Amino acid sequence: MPELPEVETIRVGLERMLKTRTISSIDFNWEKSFPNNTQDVKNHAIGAKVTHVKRLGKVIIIELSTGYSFIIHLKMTGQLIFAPALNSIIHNLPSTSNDPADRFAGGHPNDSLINDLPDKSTRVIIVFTDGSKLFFNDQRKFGWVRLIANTEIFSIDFFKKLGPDALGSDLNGEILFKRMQRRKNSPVKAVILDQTILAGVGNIYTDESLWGAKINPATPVKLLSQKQIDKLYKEIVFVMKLSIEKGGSTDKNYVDAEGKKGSYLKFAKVFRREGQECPRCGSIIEKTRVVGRGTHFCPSCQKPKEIK
DNA sequence: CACTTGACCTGTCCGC
DNA sequence: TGCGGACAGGTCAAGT
Repeated sequence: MPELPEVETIRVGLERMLKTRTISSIDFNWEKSFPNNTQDVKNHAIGAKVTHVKRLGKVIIIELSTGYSFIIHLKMTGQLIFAPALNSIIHNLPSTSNDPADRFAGGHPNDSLINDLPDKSTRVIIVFTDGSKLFFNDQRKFGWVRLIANTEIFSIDFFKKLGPDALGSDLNGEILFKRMQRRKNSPVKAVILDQTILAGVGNIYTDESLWGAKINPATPVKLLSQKQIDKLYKEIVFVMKLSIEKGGSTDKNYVDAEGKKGSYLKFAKVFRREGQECPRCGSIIEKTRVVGRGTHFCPSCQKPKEIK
């Protein structure tokens, strides 16, 4: 569920909350959620300061002063929630410092959520020296956190094969068209979801951008022109930026680093709107399955293209 | 290599 | 009310 806009929203929050904090300990209770051993943690994370928080596609990268980084993939249900030190909540005092956590003085916007942490879906807890904590929650255990040397990040298969970021300045319609030709027989939806072609777009924004470009999700790539891909690329950028503005999409699980939900789905044109009218032409939006995914489209303005 | 399917998981919802 | 099954969808491994 977290796609590029959700991950970017989390990244911005973490950058503000974590920068310059120092790690004092790490707890985890599910091996696959954090495969590193205690020696790695002791040598490369404990005592380290957070220097930057970056993003590549759907992955969060928390860089440390030791030259190592936490690489975090939220997959379907992962959450990264920052909980300020207890005393910044209890002391109901006006803020005098520059610590962003102090804006929670007098009550965090989502106290109830934060106060309930850790809960049964908490997999990893990163504790900072001031008592604040970062919780990695993941109901379905698909996501993971790994501690890895910056010099080795691109030796991981996932990053080696990752395509250009959907919002990266190194991408344009022409490059996207060329990359997509590698899978010319596949439905366009499958190819947009393929992170090795283009990084960051998931199910929600694929449906939304295909609607914007008036392309049927099942259309084989080989039937699409450069002009259509130019339009599709523009739509991808448009829906991603709009969603970042709205704080992302909250279906069930997603919250940002401060526990807040996103509102993009209120603005969605087709996603989860089967049975409703298409905002462009008034036809009834349908839901089908394409490459095993729930797929929403307007049968009238996204007509299937005939193979001639 | 291109492409498809099943596995990884848990919570929720639907029909009986 | 309980119970089985389908579904949610990001990625990898294994299949054709």
